[in-house]
Amino acid sequence: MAKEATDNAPRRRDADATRRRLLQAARRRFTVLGYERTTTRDIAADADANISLIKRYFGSKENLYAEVVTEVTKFLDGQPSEGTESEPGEEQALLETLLNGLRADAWAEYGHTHPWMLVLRQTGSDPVTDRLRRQSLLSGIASVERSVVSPGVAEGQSRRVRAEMIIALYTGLVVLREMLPKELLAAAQDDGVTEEVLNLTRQLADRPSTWPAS
Amino acid sequence: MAKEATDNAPRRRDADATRRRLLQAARRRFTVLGYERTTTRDIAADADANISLIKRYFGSKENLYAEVVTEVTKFLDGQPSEGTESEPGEEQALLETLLNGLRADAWAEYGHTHPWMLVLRQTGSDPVTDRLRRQSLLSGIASVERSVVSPGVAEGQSRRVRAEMIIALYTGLVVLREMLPKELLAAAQDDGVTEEVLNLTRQLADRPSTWPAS
Amino acid sequence: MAKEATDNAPRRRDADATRRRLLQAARRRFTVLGYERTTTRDIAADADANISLIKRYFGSKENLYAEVVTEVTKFLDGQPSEGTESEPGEEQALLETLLNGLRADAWAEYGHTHPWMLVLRQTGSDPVTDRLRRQSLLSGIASVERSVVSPGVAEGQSRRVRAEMIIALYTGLVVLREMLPKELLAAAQDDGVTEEVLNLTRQLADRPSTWPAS
Amino acid sequence: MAKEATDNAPRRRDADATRRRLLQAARRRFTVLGYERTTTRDIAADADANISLIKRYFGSKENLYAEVVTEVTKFLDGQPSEGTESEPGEEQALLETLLNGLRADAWAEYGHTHPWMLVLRQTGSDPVTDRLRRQSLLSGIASVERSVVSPGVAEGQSRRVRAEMIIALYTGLVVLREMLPKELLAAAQDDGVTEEVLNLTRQLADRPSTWPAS
DNA sequence: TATGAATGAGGATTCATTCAT
DNA sequence: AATGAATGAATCCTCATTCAT
Repeated sequence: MAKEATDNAPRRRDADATRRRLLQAARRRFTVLGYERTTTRDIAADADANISLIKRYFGSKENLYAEVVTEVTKFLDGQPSEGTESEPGEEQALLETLLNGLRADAWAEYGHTHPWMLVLRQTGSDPVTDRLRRQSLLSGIASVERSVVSPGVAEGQSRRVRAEMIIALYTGLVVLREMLPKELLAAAQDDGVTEEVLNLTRQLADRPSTWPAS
Repeated sequence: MAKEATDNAPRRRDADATRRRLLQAARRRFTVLGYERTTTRDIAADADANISLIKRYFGSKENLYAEVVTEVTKFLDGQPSEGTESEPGEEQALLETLLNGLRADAWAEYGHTHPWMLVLRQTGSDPVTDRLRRQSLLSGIASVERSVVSPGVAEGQSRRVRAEMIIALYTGLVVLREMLPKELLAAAQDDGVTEEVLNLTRQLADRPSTWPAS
Repeated sequence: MAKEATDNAPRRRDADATRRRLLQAARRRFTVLGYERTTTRDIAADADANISLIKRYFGSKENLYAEVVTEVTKFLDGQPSEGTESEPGEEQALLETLLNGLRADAWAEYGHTHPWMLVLRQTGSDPVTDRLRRQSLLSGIASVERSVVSPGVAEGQSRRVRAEMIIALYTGLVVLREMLPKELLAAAQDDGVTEEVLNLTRQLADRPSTWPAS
Repeated sequence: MAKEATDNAPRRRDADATRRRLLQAARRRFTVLGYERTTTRDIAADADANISLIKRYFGSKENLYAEVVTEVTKFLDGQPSEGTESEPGEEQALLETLLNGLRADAWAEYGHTHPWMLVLRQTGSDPVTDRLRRQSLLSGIASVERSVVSPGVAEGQSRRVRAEMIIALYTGLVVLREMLPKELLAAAQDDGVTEEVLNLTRQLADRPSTWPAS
C-alpha cells in the first residue's frame, strides 16, 4: 500500500530499502524494549514489510539482533584507530562523543533511549552477542586508555584500570539518566553536570596513582 | 542443592522451606537472566518443587518477581533511617555497604551476579516493578544525599545532583564488573580501586560546586 | 479457627454438619455458576471446611454434583405419589408449587436462582446427571398428567403431550425470568402473571383437543 | 467433512474457508457443550486447523464465542425491521420462524441442538456474552410485541408482558424438546403441537387482559 | 521478491486430586 | 476426623518459523 512500483527493473523491488527499514525498526524496538519483548511482527509492522522478509534478509530473529548489536556497538566505539600512540585532538573528540551521549535530546532515532542500554540490558543470553558487547566495551576502554588517560601515568595495569573506571562513570550516568528520567541528573541539561563529569574524568585520567593495582 | 534440612525441626511438609527455596531460585534466575528469559518451570525445577506452588505461594510469576525485587531493593538500601538529620557513623556504614557491593566474592547466593543488575536489566515493562526500581534508586540517592554529601554543600539541587552522581558512579562500576568479569576492574580486588573510588566520591561529596545546577 | 470444639465426644467432630454445609455450599455455587465455573476450593471455603473433605464425603467433584442434582430434582418433583389415580387436592398443591416457583423472592437459599436452572444449564455432560435430570422432568410431567390434565381428556398421547406442554410453559417462564431479571415478566409480581399463567394452563389442561398427536 | 471445496476458486491457501470451518466447529461445540466444556483444541481439531489460527482469525476464545453468539442470535431474531409499525405478513413470518424452530429436523448443522440452547446455557459469565444474550431475547420480544400481540391490546406494559410470555412459551418448548428428545413433545411432529401452540399464542396475543400489569 | 496462511513448540495459569501428618 | 502441602494434567495464549502461491 505504501509502495509505488515506480521502478520497472524486475530485480530489486527495492530490497535494500526494505532491509534498511527492517534494521532500523529492529534497532528501535530492541533498544527500547529489549530482546524478548520485541516481536518480529512488530518490527515488520514498523518497517511496513512482511514478517517473512526478516528470515529472508537476516535468517532469524537472533541474527537480526546480532546485526543490530554490531551496528550499535560500532557506533559506540570511538574511532577504531589502531595505533597505540595517541593522536593529538583524539582526546577531545572522544570526550565529546561521550559527553554528547549524555545529552537528553540525543538518540531520537533510538526512541530517545541511549543505545548503550541495548548493550546493558541483555546479558548472558547467547555467546555471539555477548562477545560483541564485550568487544565494544573493550574497544572503548582501549581508546580511553590511549587518548584520555594522561601520559604521565606509568604504563601498566594502573592505566588500564583508570580507563575502565572512566567508562564505568559514563556508563553509570547513562543508566541513571535512563532509569530516572525525571530526576535532576537527567533534567540538569548539559552545563553543570558536564563540567563536573569532566572534573572527575580528569582526576581519573591524570592524578598519579599510588595504588599498585593488587 | 537438594534441600539441606540440617536445621531444627523439619516442618510438617515444610511449606516455609519450599517457599524459601522457590524464592531463592527465583532470585537467582531473575537476577542473572531477567524477567522474560526466566521461566516458572525452571524456577520450580531449581527449587525442586512443583510449578503450581508458585501460584500457591506467590500468586503469579509477576508477584514472585515483585517479591524478589522488593527483597533485593530492601537489601540495597542502606538503613532506611527516616530522619533528615544524618547520624554520625552513617556515612561510614553506607559507603561500606556500597563498596562491599563491589567486591568480587560477594553475591554468591545471587549466582555471583550483583543484585543491582536485577534492577537495571528490566525497564519499562510494567508499572509495578518500575516503581520498585525507582523507589530503590531514589531511596539510595536520598541516603547518600543525607549522609555522604558534605554538610558544607549548600542545601538545594546541587546536593541532590551530587548524590545522584555518586550513585551513578557505583552503578557504572557494578555494571562494568558484571559485563567484563575478566577485566582488571573486576579482578583488582579491593584496595586500589576502593581507594580511588573513595577519592572520587569525596570529590563529588565535598568540593564546593561552581555549577548552578540550572 | 471457626470451630469451637465444645464437643468432647471423640467420634464425630461433627462430620454430619460439615457434610451438610458442604452440600449446601455446593448447591448454591452449582446453581448459580454451573459446574465448570464452580471450584471445589470455593465450595470448601464457603462451607468453611477443608477441600479434602469433599473427597472424603463425596468421592469427587462429579459425585458431589450428582448428589446436588439428586437433591434438587427431588425437590422439583411434586409428590411422588405413585398411584395412577389423582387424589383430590393434588392439583391444587402441584400448581401452587409450580406457581410459587415463579415468585421472585423464592430461592433465597439457592442464591436467588431458580434451582431448575441447575437442571437446564448443564446438558449432555455425563450420563449419571443426565439421567437424573430426565427422571426429574419425567416425574414432573407424570404428576401433571395425572393431577392437572382434565379427566375429560381421553387417555392416550394427547394427555401426555398436554402435560409436557404445561411443564414447558413453566420452564420457559423460569428461564426468561432468570435471563431477564429486569424485565416486566420478572418484575410483574404475582397477581397478573399468575392469573394469566393459570388461564393458559387450564386451556392446556382442559380443552378437548382435536389433534390426533401424529 | 474434510472440506468440500466444490465451489469456484480454491483461494490461495484459503483463509476464508479455514475461518469458516473454525466458526462452524465452534458453533457446534459451543451450542452442544457450552463455553467452558468447549476447548479451543477441540474446535481446531474439528475444523482440521491449527489452534493458533483461532487467535489469528478471532483473537481469543472469548471473541470466537462472541462471534458465534452474535451469529446465532442474529439468526434468532426475526427480521430486524426497525419501524414501530407492524407490516402485514410480518406476524405470519415471525410465527413461522418460531414454529419452524420447533421442528425436530431443523438445526442439523448445529449438531441437532437448537441454537437457543447456546443462549440459555451460559449465564452470568461475562458481560459481553451476557449482553448479547439479552439483546437477542429483547429483540425477539420486541418483534413479537410489535407484530404478534394484537393491536386490540392497549399500549403499555400489558403488551410487553404478553410478548414476554409468548417468548417464554417457545423457550420452554425448545428446552423441553432438547432435554427429553425421546418424549412425545419432541416426537409429535408438526401438526398437532403446532396447532396447539398457535392457540396458546393467540390467547396470549389477543384476549383482552384483565390484569393491570401492576 | 513478496505475501500471508499455517505450524508447532513453549509459557503461565488453573484445578481436582492425592498424600503425608 | 481433619489439615494443607504437593502433584500433574489440561487450558488458553503467544511467537518464531516455515510453506505455498
